Amino acid sequence: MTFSEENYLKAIFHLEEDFEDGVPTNALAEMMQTKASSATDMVKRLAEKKLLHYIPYQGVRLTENGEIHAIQVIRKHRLWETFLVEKLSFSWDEVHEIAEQLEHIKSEKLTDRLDKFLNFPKVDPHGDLIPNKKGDFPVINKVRLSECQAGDKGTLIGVEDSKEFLNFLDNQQISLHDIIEVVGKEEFDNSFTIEINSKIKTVSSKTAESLFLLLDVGREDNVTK
Amino acid sequence: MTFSEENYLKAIFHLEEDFEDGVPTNALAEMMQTKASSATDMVKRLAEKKLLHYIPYQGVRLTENGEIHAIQVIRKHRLWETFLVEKLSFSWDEVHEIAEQLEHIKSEKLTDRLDKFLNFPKVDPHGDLIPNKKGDFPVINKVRLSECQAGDKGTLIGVEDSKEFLNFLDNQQISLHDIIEVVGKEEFDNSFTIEINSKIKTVSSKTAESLFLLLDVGREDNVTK
DNA sequence: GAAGTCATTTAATGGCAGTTAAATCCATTT
DNA sequence: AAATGGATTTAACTGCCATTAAATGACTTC
Repeated sequence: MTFSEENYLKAIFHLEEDFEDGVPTNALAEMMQTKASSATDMVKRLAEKKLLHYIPYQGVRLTENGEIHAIQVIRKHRLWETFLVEKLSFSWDEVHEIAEQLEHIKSEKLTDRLDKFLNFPKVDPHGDLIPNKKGDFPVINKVRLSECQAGDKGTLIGVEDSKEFLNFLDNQQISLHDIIEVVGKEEFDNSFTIEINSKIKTVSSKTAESLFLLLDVGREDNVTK
Repeated sequence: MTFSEENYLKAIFHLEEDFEDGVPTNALAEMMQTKASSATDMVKRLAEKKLLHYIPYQGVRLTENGEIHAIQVIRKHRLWETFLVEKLSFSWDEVHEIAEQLEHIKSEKLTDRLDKFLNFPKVDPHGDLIPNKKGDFPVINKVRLSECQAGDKGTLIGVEDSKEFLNFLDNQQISLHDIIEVVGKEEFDNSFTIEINSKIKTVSSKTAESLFLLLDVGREDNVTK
């Protein structure tokens, strides 16, 4: 499996969320930053390898096998991102590009060892779910701060990505894994008052929408497809 | 720079030790596990990119620039090997193949961060020297145990690679970074008596030739090309 | 110095992944 | 039912990296 093939599988996997009855060539080409003709070509190759179903003019759909491959690439991507942030002190906005390369390293043992080294994380630094070895995505209580009620308490597990926002968080001394308790919500402007690191802070509605919390209550350790 | 180009540069760098006045196409092809014609082709491409000097029928020689690239690939390879052994508990014989992939990841920042994370190691798990960011190889007192005298004391920094030998070391409870003091040498069969982990052991001449020590005495912290 | 041998290069070809340009399909409009 | 327009596919070509087969160069040997 080439890098390019893996990248197409990953793209199709993500696009299937939006295109439930077949991912169109054009959408695929756009996501891959290439031309529709290139996408058609690749899709034919992947179809021959039984990694996806392809009916001309009707888009593509991953096969069971294709999905397994796609999920494993996503797993590796998210584990490496976690590694880069947690162990090598990268900031959240720097890791994507590097993880795009690392996700193609072929060694199941490496992936598993990395997973263990990181203590089997369930979410990456962007708050995206990390599938386990079997390909199951964890079920966790992940919500945007903006959706919380007064009294809710949780851990900051992810943020919306943008250099400006990350900079802002840095200035505000808000970091990944900080424990946040919702003190109150201001109905007037949807701003939130939170307690974080034993300090009381107020964050705007826009900020609240960009922070992902893992809620403490009702936590389940189940996983599902 | 493609993976393949980087691999050729690395191979040429290593071969220049043996072929000081030009690396022959055939030697290069053999190291790359490919055909001479493929090597010629690649060599032409690399010559066009000014990474090496190529005179038909007279072999190749890296340019300054080519050498810099080759050394950086070697640096990454050895840092990743160190990471795999020290952090992910891989054994010495498993890491080469994975490092062959990781060495091509493009991010200077990643390499530097990894270096720091590993505490700027000077040797990899095989005892090979790790060049620094500038491309200088460290100067250290690295010797085979077989070349030591009674009274010498040092740290086990590398071993000759083979599954059998690594297995043997495991059984003998000899590990990387163990401190070894030479108690005596038996002239009869060139076996060595050593103190390791507060225990006295005798190792055969063959074993002594396969263990690399970093001697404690006369250590220099200089680096050189 | 001609012949032979080995190393090396050139030429032709194939797979992968992209491009542009032309052709084709599908759905809608008239 | 024909025409139009957008999405999609096909065709022809390029670069990278390998292959095999043929040609050529360099050196030894007689």
